[in-house]
Amino acid sequence: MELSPQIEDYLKNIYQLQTRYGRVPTTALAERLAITAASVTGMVRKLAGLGLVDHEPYHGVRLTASGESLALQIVRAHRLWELYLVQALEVPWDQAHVEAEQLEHALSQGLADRLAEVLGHPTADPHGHPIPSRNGDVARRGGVPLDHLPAGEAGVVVQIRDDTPELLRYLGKLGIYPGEHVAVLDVAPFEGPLRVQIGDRTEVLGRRVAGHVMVHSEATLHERQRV
Amino acid sequence: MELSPQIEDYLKNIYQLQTRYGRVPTTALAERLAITAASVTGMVRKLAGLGLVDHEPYHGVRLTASGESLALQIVRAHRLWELYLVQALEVPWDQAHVEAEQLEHALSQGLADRLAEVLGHPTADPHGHPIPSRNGDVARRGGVPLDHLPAGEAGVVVQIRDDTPELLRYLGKLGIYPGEHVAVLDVAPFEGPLRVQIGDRTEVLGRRVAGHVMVHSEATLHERQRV
DNA sequence: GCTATAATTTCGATATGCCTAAATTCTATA
DNA sequence: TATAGAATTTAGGCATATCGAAATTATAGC
Ligand SMILES: [Mn+2]
Ligand SMILES: [Mn+2]
Ligand SMILES: [Mn+2]
Ligand SMILES: [Mn+2]
Repeated sequence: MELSPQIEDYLKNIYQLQTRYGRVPTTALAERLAITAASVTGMVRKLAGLGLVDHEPYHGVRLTASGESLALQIVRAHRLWELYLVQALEVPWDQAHVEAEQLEHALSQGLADRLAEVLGHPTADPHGHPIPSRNGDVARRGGVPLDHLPAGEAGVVVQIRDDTPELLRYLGKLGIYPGEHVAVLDVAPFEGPLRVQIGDRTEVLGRRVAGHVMVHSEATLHERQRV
Repeated sequence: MELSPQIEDYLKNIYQLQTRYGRVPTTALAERLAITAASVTGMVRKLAGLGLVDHEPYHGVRLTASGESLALQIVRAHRLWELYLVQALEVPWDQAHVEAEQLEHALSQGLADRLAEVLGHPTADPHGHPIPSRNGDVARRGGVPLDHLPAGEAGVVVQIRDDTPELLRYLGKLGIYPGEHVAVLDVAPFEGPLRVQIGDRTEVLGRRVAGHVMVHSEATLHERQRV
């Protein structure tokens, strides 16, 4: 099935919204794609006709099995490109996303497999997001926002939202990457900034910034017990 | 100026036809793009409106200065991708063209420069076609079809048409690449096949095949004097 | 020069994707 | 449970890029 770049973007974004929120409302999709809700309704009806989504009028969409499997191929293409750009072409990690946004629509199956091969069949992109396998398996990488960690708790960065280049550049300067250890030393009162230990340095992070950094808390089990 | 992939393809193909034949007739373009002449007329009028081509109704088009400079960027993107795919990703040289046909529309200026850089600012793609520089300089590489060489004459392969994968695969097996030395041992009568020396081997090439291989004859000067 | 044929353009349609404005449906709160 | 406001869809349009069929223009051979 040969899909237009537009349809590919719809599928990819429905996928990303539904894994977080279940059924995807028209307006959520519209906002994400920066088009009007009316346009989304039209396209979504078409996608339903193609059997790629299940559209319950007035109650949002969700991908069908075949829609999801196509969506995963786009996500795979996007993240393979991001990693390839960063690793092989030394593109700064904050620029990878925009470039991949175009390249994802120009990657054949064969070339995707080739990229995966030279990258050693990676499972995560430069921002820590999981790369689906060729047959559509995705690792759930989870994590909680860094600003949800109480003072005194430590963790490992697992993923970082990649849609704000300036923020990524800033985090890069601070040495905050997926895989790095961080510890929250203390949190200023009234939703204030966090003092964070990164390697041997101490940095102060604003709430906004910390919210973009997802970590695996080393105390996750204790947390769960308390709840 | 942000151009649609379609417009990019028009510009690229006008460029390639006009360097060989001057003003490009509507039908020539139509055949090359595999669309109808009526469609070409419409698009060409639009391109003229954008100041990218000069359209003399009933007498074909040619690129304006700005149209040509844009066309050269697409050609550059295409050929950089081809070379990169073959050299860095070890894609077979007969598959590079189709992949590049898509990727050429998804290459930012910055990434093009990066590709050029890691490739060492190359001047030719895997098939021997010149890669325009960032500011649009192109080397003329010329050459004559191998089947135009008289028996006894030798030459160096300069370029090979890249639009027929099977033919490229065949030539690859014979060891015929840009840069290789070939010598025409003899030519069978009545437009017959050529016996050709390649390295230490002798091969028999049909006319069709030989016509796709452009060579720099080592006797070009003598040829010119005779004419 | 005239005319048949080929090349090219014009005309009327179609498909895709998008928009604005108006109508409909849903839902939360009173 | 009625209803105001929000979410969503419907209706009518527009731009792009394509097509087939008909009309026009160019040109080569007489
Ligand atoms: Mn991304
Ligand atoms: Mn990413
Ligand atoms: Mn090519
Ligand atoms: Mn080539």
